[in-house]
Parts: sequence; structure tokens; C-alpha cells
Amino acid sequence: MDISRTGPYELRVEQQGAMRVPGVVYATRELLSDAGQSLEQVRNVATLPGIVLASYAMPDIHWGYGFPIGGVAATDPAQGGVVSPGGVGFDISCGVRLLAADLSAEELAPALGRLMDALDPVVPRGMTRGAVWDLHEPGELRRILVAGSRHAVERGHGDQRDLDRCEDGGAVDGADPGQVSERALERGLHQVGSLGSGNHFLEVQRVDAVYDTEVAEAFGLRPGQVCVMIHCGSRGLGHQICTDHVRRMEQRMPHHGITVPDRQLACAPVDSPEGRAYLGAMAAAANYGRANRQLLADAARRVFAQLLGAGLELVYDISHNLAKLERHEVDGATRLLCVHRKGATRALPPGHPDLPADLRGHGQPVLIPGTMGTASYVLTGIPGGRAFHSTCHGAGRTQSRHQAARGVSGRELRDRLEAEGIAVRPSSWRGLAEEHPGAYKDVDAVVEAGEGAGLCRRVVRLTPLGVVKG
DNA sequence: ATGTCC
Repeated sequence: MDISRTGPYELRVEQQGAMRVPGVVYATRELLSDAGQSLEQVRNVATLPGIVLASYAMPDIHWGYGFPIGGVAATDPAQGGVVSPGGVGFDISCGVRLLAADLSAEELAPALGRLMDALDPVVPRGMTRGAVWDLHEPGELRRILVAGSRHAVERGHGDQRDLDRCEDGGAVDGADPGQVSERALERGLHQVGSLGSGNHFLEVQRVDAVYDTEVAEAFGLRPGQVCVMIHCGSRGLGHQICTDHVRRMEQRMPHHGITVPDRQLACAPVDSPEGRAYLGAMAAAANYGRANRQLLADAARRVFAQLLGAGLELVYDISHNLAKLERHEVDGATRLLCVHRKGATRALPPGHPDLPADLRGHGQPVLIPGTMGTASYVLTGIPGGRAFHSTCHGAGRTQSRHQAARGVSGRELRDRLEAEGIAVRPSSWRGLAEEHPGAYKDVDAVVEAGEGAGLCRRVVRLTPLGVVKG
């Protein structure tokens, strides 16, 4: 590979062999910790039919299924551009929702333990156990797949503002439940309103630093304020959809005359039966993910209201695992592109028409979940943002789950966090150990690189007061 | 991430 550093926060992978475009990686030397495996994936993505401008990677790049996590690639359907499930990931529409409480950390302090004890039993989590909704017939599930958090709000679990402040108004267009397999539907029935496991969490946080007071105020955030951050995805339903459609595309690639350097890059033209089928199913999983976060937010709201008499206003809800059809200007012409973001977050600039009216002057809130026990961030998109208005999505792993669990016991980690004043309500000791902060990159360095690279701007830093761990 | 291998 011909790799050159083009700036403190930028690498270029020159176009070679089957690559159709170069690779552009926004990261410091320190952040590239996995010995070039993920750079090979950047190069492989650059071979996809119809790819436009470059195969991009964000500062939290690490090795993933097919695409690197932190990968961004846009293809042009009018030029044979493909969609690849590996460019979205197994956890379709994994994302983050941030709510701001009308309460300061000082006011909360005496009640923090009681708050965490009250959240513990009402936030379903772990691999298989329980959910806010346990559906028994697929009719309501199909409604969720089409209407996303709009359905939860129609059932009384939220209000219009929740929809206004959610990406795509609470539901993405084009969902096609007919492309969701029976098995995926079965898996989805009993998991609506659940965190899952791994790096998913519900945290009670405090606004620790404000970098831009005007934008923070527009987002509804002030120093010392209590927030709730929810990080989760589309559970077994999204996983099954990815599995089903990768298999189907693998079988059909010869028919489309597509070859890829890694079978995990299975893909199909956006304008093909397989491409449309995947995008319809993917949109359904995206809506499931939003309904999931809406119900968990509603559960947290009930606890805050009952115990503290405090409200929780939605700041924003944004996915970091999704492909979307978006209009972008390329070489002076506006084109409709299929933008894959896998472990990368959309970051719309001020003035963008897709932003809610009350945020339009300030840019999109970009929500970055940290690792348990470390900071999280709110960023915003900037004019001229690179990589089709995208930025990082979080810290990014440096150790495997197995490695991480060897380093520390769950109980030891809980004690360490509690000693730092962070209340922890785990779902399993093993799961807790796998998520210890040392297994991840430094989220502060990731965010600094994102700003340095011209992808986004910092607005607010949040630190954890209590963690309900998936 | 994931009923961590139909």
C-alpha cells in the first residue's frame, strides 16, 4: 500500500490496482493502533462499483466486518453504485439519544443512588432478557418498522418534540417490512425497548465543559446540567436482516458481474432487486432502533418525573450505522448518492434543510458516546464538512473482548468506578469487564482529531454520574 | 453488535 501522511490529522492511501478512488483517513499516528488492518479495509472499500471521491475513515477507525468501523463511502446509483450491508454493520441503526434534564448535578447529588436503583429494574438489557414491550403478533411490529418512534409517540410514549428532534422526524422513509424475514421478525417481537449488551448503555451524565456557549444553549445544554444518554441499536432484528441480505447478495454478485477483494464486502447495485430489498429492510431496522430508543427514553422519563419531579427534553437522536440516499455536491454538480456510514456520524452544517427549524442556524447535534467511566461529547457539523458531512462515532476498541476481560474483573472495575463517584448498575460482571475503558481508544483524542481534521466542532463534554450497563 | 455456530 502506498500511504502518505498529508497532515497531522490526515492520511492518504494512493489509488492502486483495483481501487477506483483513493483512501482518505482522518487520524493521528497514535489513533491508528491496529497495524494497518483497517487501512487495508479502507483500500478494499475503494474498489466498490460507483464509489465517489474517496473511501474515507474517521479518527476512531478500527477493524470491522468488511468495511472498517469508522468508514464512510458514498456511491452513485446512476453510475452503477452499490449498497453493501458491511458498510452499515450488523447493528443496523445503532445510535445515540441525548436528553437534557431541568436539574443540576448539585441538585441531583443526594438522590443519585436512589435514581440509579430506580432506573436499574426499568431498563431491560443483556443478551436476551426482556424488553419494555413484549409483542405477540407481528402487526404492531410491522407498524414500528414503518413508523419508528412515531408509533411509540402515537401510543403515548413521547411527544411531538421527540419526533422533531429525531433524525428524519422519527422515521426514515422507504422501510419495507416485506423484505424482513420471518426469523428477523420473530427476533424483533420481544426486544422493543431494550439496550442489548456490549458497549450499549443508559448513562446519567453531567455537562462538564462547554466549548461554545451559544450553540450549547441552542441545543438546550448548560454547565452542570444533568443529561441522560442512551446508546443502543436494533438488537437481533437488525442482526438477522444483515445476515439474510449479505447471504443473498453473495449469491447474486456473479449475476451483476461484481467482484470484491473481500467476501465481507458483499454488495449489489442500489438499483437492483437485491439492493432495493436490503435498503427497504435496513430502513425498517432503522425505525426499530428509533422506537427502541424512544421507549427507553420514556422509561427514564417516568423515573425522573416520579422520583425527582424533573423533566427530560430530547436534544437529538442520531444513528452512526446507516446508509442513506442523500444529495451532495460533487465537482460542482448535485448528485443523489448512497452514503454508507459505519461507526461514523452524520454531521450536518448550519443552514442545512434537513435540520429542525430551531437548530437550523447552529448545525446538527452530533452525539458521541464515550466508554464506560469516560467522557461523552456533543459536537456539531461545520460548513464545508468533509466526507459527505460525517465525523467519528465514539472511542473505538483497541482490545478484543477476550483481552479486555483478562485485564480486570467486573467487581474490581465496579469498585474502581464507584470510588470515582460513578454509580454502576451492571447486567453481568463479565460484560462489565469486557467494556473497561482501557480496552478503548481515548475518546478525548478521537474528538480532538475530528475537530483538527475539519470534520466537526466540539460543543459540550459530558461526564458520567451513573451507568446502567447493557 | 449478535439466542457470541443451523
